[in-house]
Amino acid sequence: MEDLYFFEKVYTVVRLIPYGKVTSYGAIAEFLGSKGSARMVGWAMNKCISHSEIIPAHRVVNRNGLLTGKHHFGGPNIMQQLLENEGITIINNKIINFDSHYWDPLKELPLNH
DNA sequence: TGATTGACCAACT
DNA sequence: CAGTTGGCCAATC
Repeated sequence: MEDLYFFEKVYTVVRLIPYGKVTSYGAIAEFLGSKGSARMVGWAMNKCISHSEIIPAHRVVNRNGLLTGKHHFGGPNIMQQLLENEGITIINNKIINFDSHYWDPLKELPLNH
């Protein structure tokens, strides 16, 4: 982990998000510690498109459960369709029952000293 | 080597 | 209640 670039760390966390779960940019930034802010996570997601690897970036939304980055998926509704495909209901670009689908890496991810 | 840029967040006006 | 501002900090220009 220490040898990875910041965005590679972000990718690692995003890949750990379970199917049908979502998290927020701020949560990932907080999980990575003082080395990252929420903006860095979003910026890393932007780079993940060019990263050639498959990153479930659609499972990362902002703090309000709003699909702010949906427009960067190559289409205005690609992100929403991906999330709905995982059983998540979205209305007006916002995740319904966001609290039920929320997955906090700080809570759910095992901390290995 | 500065200056700019963000798929954010919270506080402020 | 909508728009603005400051802070966050790594990568890019």
